[in-house]
Amino acid sequence: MRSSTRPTRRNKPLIFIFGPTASGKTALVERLFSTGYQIVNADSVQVYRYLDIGSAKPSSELMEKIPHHLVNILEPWQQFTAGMFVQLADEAVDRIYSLGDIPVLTGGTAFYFKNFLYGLSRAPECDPEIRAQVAAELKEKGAQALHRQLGEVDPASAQRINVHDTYRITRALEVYYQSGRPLSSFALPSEPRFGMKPLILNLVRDKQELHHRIELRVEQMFDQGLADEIRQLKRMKAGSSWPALVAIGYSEFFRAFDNGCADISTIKADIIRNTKQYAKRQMTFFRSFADAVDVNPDDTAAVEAVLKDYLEKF
RNA sequence: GCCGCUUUAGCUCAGUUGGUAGAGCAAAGGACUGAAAAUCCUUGUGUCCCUGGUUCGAUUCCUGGAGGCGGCA
Repeated sequence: MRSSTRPTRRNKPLIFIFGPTASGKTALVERLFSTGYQIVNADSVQVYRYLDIGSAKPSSELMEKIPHHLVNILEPWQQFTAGMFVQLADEAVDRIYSLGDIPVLTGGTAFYFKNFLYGLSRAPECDPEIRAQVAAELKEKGAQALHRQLGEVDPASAQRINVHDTYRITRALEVYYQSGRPLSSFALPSEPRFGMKPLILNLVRDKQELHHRIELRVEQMFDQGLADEIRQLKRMKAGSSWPALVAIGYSEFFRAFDNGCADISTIKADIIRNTKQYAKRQMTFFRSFADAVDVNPDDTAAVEAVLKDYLEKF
């Protein structure tokens, strides 16, 4: 069992910093941490090289000041996954402990935090060949038929997954084809791994204010040369099929290219709208983290107090 | 100035052979078993431009007016 080969983390400090896009995670990290801390990126887009401006990657100055892990580790045509995140984050956290430092997981991908804390189910990971096969089947027979098919081999999952949710139907069928077992038979862990008891900080902002910050940030991205970044990606023969480019701030451009019409003000408005919708989804997801401490990201002193209180236990 | 088309949910538009209306997008809320910045679910009371008329009843038909678009001048 993997958990037995990993040392306990019961008595080690661990910090999670979560907040929706543009809530001010990076700025808070900059104010709060220096020597003795190392950052582990928990953002599904910042792992990619070349996606700097659109993903609001931390500046190279900040990354020189505090070591950052899991940033710029993948090419934009490669697929990153929650499984890779858990594995690489585990390695990074172990390394950080071995150096006597404190790991700080920061990012906006709530799904990664969840999988890191509780662990993945033991269902097999994605096999691209089988996924392609299911995708072909989906195209041929339609979502209804595949959902019915899933109902025969895995009634529990079919009940849980909506008929139109082809993303999850595909995954569930793929697990069945690969393992011969229904996805629902792989139990979902409900306790944190390795005795982890992280301090979970949830950056909360008033919605109006967050929306305003999102608008400002998107304007800033354009000012900083988002269009140039896109141009550079195009020079690399990037297209909408590259996994990294489903990201907000990129997909809008490549979709426009696919449609043959790229009106910059429409693209900008789309990016702002999509970012707001994403922020909402992030907050909804994160509400399921029971032990999170809501903090005001502008109130550094208050956050420091919470941090100090937590660290005193070690 | 004349002729034609048009005015319905925040936006783009359906529709009602006359019985007060519905899609997409937006918005709000929610879910989330190895693609998660992804994917999916739920939620629709709006002077149906105004005015008068016909009618048991008008957003729907008719008169007049206003706005928009196009054509001819």
